[in-house]
Order: sequence, then C-alpha cells, then structure tokens
Amino acid sequence: MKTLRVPEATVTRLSIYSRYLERLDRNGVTTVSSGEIAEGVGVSPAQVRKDLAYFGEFGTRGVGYNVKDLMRYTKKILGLDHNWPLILVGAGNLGYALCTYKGFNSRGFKIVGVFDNDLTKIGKRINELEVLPMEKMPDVIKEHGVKIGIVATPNRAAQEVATYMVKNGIQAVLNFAPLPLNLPEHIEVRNVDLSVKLEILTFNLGFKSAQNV
Amino acid sequence: MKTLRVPEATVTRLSIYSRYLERLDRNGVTTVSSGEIAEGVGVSPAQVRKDLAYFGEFGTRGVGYNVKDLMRYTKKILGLDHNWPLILVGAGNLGYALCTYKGFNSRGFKIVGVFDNDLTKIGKRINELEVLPMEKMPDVIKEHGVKIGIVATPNRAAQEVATYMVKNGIQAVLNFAPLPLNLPEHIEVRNVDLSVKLEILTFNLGFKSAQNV
DNA sequence: GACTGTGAAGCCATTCACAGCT
DNA sequence: AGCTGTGAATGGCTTCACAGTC
Repeated sequence: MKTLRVPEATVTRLSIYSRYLERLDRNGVTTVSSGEIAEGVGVSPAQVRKDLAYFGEFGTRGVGYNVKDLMRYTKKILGLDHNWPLILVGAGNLGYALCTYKGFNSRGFKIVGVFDNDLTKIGKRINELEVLPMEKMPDVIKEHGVKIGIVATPNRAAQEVATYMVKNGIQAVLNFAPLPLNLPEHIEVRNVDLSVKLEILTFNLGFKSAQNV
Repeated sequence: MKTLRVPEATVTRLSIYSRYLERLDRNGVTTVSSGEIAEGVGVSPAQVRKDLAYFGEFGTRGVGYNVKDLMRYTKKILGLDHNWPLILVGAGNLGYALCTYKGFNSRGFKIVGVFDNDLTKIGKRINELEVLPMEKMPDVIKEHGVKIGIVATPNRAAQEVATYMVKNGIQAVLNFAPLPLNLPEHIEVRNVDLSVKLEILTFNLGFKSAQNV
C-alpha cells in the first residue's frame, strides 16, 4: 500500500461515500459501480476511483465493488472500525443539539461527557448525561480515553476551553466557534462554521441577480 | 472590476476575513495589513491579497487596508449589505439551536418562519416564532420575500422538504441532512455535514498513530 | 461488454517575487 | 521603507483515456 499524502478533499469524499454505501447496504444492494456511487453523491466516476485508489484496490474489473466490503474498508480507513468517545463543552442549544444528534451515534461517535461553567446548566441532564463542571473533565478524559473534544461554547470562551482540553490530553478538536483556535501544531483542529455556507449562498444569489441586469 | 469566476475557496475565506475585520473594528483597530489578516485567520498574506484582488483594489500601498472600509466592502461583496430572511424546516433540537444561533443574526440573517409536520411540535414557540405546519410556508415565503431555506429535518424527510421549498420559490438551500439533495440546476445548494469533519479527525488520528509504529 | 485502476494531461488554486505606490 | 497588486511559476487536484481484468 502506497501511502502518499492523501488530499483532505479525498478524505471528505470518502466519508460521504462511506455513508452512501451504508445506505445502499441497508437497502439490500450488494454490488455498485464507481459510476453509481458518483451519481449518488454528486461527483465524477473517475474521482471515486481515484479516491479509492489512494488506499488500495477494492473493486473487480468488469463488475464493480462489493457494497458490504467497500463499506467496511471505507469505515476502517476513516478509523471507524471502533467507537470514539467524545467530550463536548458548552451545554447551550447547539451543544444540546449535538448531544442528541443521531448522525454521530450511527457512525460510532459517543459523547461521554458534557461540560459547562454556567452554574445554571451544571447538573442538568441531556439524555443520560449530566452536565458537569469543567473541573471534572480530566477524570472523564482519562476514564474513557477520550481523544476528541467538541467546542460548542460562545466565542469568548472557545480559546480558553480548547486550551484546557489540550492541557488535559485531548488530541483533536472540532470547533463550532467561528474564530480560529490557537493550539499546538500537533493538535488536529477542524472548524464547522455555520454561517460561512450561508454567506456562500448569499454571494452566489447576489452574483446571479447581477448577471440578470 | 474584472469579474472572472471566483473560486469558492476564495468566497469562503472572504467570509472569514469579513468576520475577522468586524472583530478588529470592534476592538478599535483602524488599519490592517494583509500579513496581519493572514496571521489572524491562518492563511498566507499573498492569499489574502489575491482573494481581495478578485473584487477590486481596497488597500493603500505602503500602508495596508482601512479596517472599517474593508469590512464594509467584504460584507457588500458577500451580499450582506442588507438583511436576509430565512425559513427553516425541522423543529427538532438542531432546528432549535439554529433558530437561536447568535452568529446568524449578527451577520444579517433572520429566521422568519419555522416549519414542521410533527403535530406535537406545531404551535410550540422558539423565541418569538411559532412553529407552523408546512402548508403555511408559501405565505411566509411570499410575505417576507424569502430566498433561502434551511433543511434541518431527519434524513428521510429532507428531499421532500427541499423539493417543496423550491416549488414555493426558494432559490438557495442550506442542507444539514447528510445526503445529497436532488434539486434543479439553478438552485444553489450547500451542505453542512456535522460528522464529516469528525471523520477527518479520526482519519488523521489513525494516520498519526500508524506512523508511530 | 463492462468496469476498474492508473499514467498523462489539463486545469485550477496557491505561492513567489517584484514592480508600483505612498 | 513598507505594503499592495499582479504576472509568472509552482504545486496539487481532477479529468481523460485507455490498458488490464473479469
């Protein structure tokens, strides 16, 4: 297996293929071609094959891919062959929504600790979890071997929270605060910015109406 | 002003620059260089200048950019020189979080209608809004001139909801369901996939630990 | 005949490096 | 001297096109 640097765009698409394959599998489909995957997720067939080729040869020429196998391979590649415990900081509405989001569970993510520094929120329950004060974070991280933390706090708290997470052993951060986090090189950080995509839409709408003049 | 095709990556960064400039402005900063913006948002200075160059010449050589002016320009370019009414379908936890998300308001987005087909949710209040049945959507769209719709429903409902939105005049869709929507060419669609970025993190964590062997 | 896997080509985005202003 | 604006160079991702396999 050649392990060149894999483009992040490829990993993103792999995640999408993987979920599409799960859907096919649930629907009882056993074999699929790169063209069908492409059609299903909105990319080109060559793109699908090229993406998969970074990781090996999974198909059969003249036939296509075995859905169940390819689903397992893609999950394995993404590191989803086991469960991932997560912690989340920020028990506001967004934090609550993320805790109850089914899409995480179905991919093997499980939030095992929710934290806040707001006394009115500490002690509340979200599903079977109790919102804990920040001081309890180190224990929860150790107990479950948590590597990934989610930041769902107001902007002003985000940096401090992320720093605290890292100090206690968190290795990767998913940040919902729309500002860049300043963390050590070796920490993996990805941002989910809820309004950027809206602004792409408004940009494109504006551009279109300009063309109609 | 040359209006070549603008890369989507440039629009994404423009949105980020724009918010960073708002922050600088609030902090009383009046002038900023491409290097400082770059530092603040985590890209290269040349990238910042190149991105801005798609839209005009906003700086002064030897000096930099006027923060307030550049902030206004970027907002204008993104179409944020006026407010945008939005509708949202899906009054679950995610929908609730989005309705109460401050980051939208501060950029001129305002949710003016929330819809659901679940009778237990219809009539509930989210802030000053009442959750309405789907049939009310056409009126709300017309009344407020809504162009953008947010899909925050369970997966199984997403396609139908999006189609219904478009049939009633919606021109752009922000989709939180992790599946591709099938809509007419001329409709702008962007997806926010909450678990893809988590899977990029798990991929990278797995890759790192593999290197330690 | 159908479909994968892949080198080569094409294309697009980013970075470089410097001319042009202030 | 300092910083922008930009053509040229680079680098990287995507598409093409076809050999290889079933």
